[in-house]
Amino acid sequence: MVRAPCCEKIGLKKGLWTHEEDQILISYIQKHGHSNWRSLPKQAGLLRCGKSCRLRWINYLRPGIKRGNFTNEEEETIIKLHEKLGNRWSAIAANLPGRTDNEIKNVWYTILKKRLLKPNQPNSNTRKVSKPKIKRSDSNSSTPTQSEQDTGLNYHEMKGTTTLCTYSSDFSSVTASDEGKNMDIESFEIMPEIDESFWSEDVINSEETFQEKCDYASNFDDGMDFWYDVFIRAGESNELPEF
DNA sequence: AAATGGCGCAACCGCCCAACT
DNA sequence: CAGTTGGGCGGTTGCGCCATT
Repeated sequence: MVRAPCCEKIGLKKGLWTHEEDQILISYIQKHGHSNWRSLPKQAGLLRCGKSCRLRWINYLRPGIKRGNFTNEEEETIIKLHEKLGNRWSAIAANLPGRTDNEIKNVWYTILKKRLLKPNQPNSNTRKVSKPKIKRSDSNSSTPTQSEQDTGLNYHEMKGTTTLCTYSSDFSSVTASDEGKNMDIESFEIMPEIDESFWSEDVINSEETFQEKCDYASNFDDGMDFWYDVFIRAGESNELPEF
């Protein structure tokens, strides 16, 4: 059985999203929600694959998305969760409010993995300060950090509309499916409907539970031993690079 | 000042799984 | 119950920016 392609590819636009496309997608989801990603682009008048729309929304346009550099705490959290969860980025993202799996994945592959391979590097901000990139082909920045501000897009206005139910669905789908696979991760429960207040609560709770779960990490100094151990655990100690 | 190589990040691809028919 | 569809996830790629030479 050959699976049909997720969308009709002929004539669909690929590549970076323009500011206009972002606006179309945002306004459509504001009005109609995203009950069906596949039909959404057609109904919204976008020449995009439904998956592409979903990705754009989830990773960049959705309310509550945090942009900018990861804090040291966030990076530590990623490392620790990666120890437990492996490459299950969505599950990791569920413990980092406002961060997306894609972003976390990028950070892991670029910054943290590098750091783990060079454990004697200072912990903080080995990464160069990321300036908000001015977008490539078109002057319309497609990154929310810029475009939102440029357009005066106010996510608080979107909050509370019936269409914006994505927090709970996005995260609960992850956590629900993870249940049973990782019984030791008690904070990964199916979340009820989540509103804006979720984030502050979740930060608090996740920090608390996370501290409990990861006590052992605090036993390490910031030096070689900790990173060595992290790397060993993350790599299941099968393959070791030369230090 | 120009060339170029590396890096970071946005987006695509393909697979898996749950829901639906 | 089997087939189909759509959503979600992880892996990978492509491209622009930036630092270095």
